[in-house]
Amino acid sequence: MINIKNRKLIKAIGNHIRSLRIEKGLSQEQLANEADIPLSQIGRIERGETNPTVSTLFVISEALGVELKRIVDFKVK
Amino acid sequence: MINIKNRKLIKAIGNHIRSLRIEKGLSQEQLANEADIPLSQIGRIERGETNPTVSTLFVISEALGVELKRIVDFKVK
DNA sequence: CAAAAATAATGCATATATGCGTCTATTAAA
DNA sequence: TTTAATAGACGCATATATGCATTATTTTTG
Repeated sequence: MINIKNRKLIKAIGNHIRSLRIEKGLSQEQLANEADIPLSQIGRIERGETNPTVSTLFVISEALGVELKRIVDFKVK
Repeated sequence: MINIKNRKLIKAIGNHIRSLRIEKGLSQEQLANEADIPLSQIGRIERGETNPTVSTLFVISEALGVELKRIVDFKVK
């Protein structure tokens, strides 16, 4: 979480999740309900403020209807 | 971490990381050094005892020379 | 077999992800 | 502008991932 590379990583994941959510036409609240995690957690993840655990990413991926690997499918520079 | 599905997820990730590590001919200690994380953490992850953060998976993926998405590329039943 | 290497297991401290609630800010709709 | 919906931003408590050290166990190797 402290180094630049990982910050970029979690920022990228957050942005990616946000895109996917909007693409699916879901509000943060709807996604939070579907994934059964707090709304505030969705927000923190999308903003790249937290370094999510794989199980959190997994329930989000399920709620978004995409495979987990899609959530982390991008290049980190 | 508490429910069955997520236990299966982290078990699967652990097994997958172990396979990739052995495939690359690395010991846990070598992987730990490459990824710059404690040996004990590698062990816990491979055994599925901990729900790793995405940044931890990322440094492991780098150390293994595979893309992050490959680490989570499997079906969870 | 014995010795060495690798892995597992454990204890403990610390950092932080999560969960929950509340409030504010922003945006969109009317 | 007012209202409603959405997102952002907090504070705080708790659970747990991580980091580090050490010992035990298992596996490999000679």
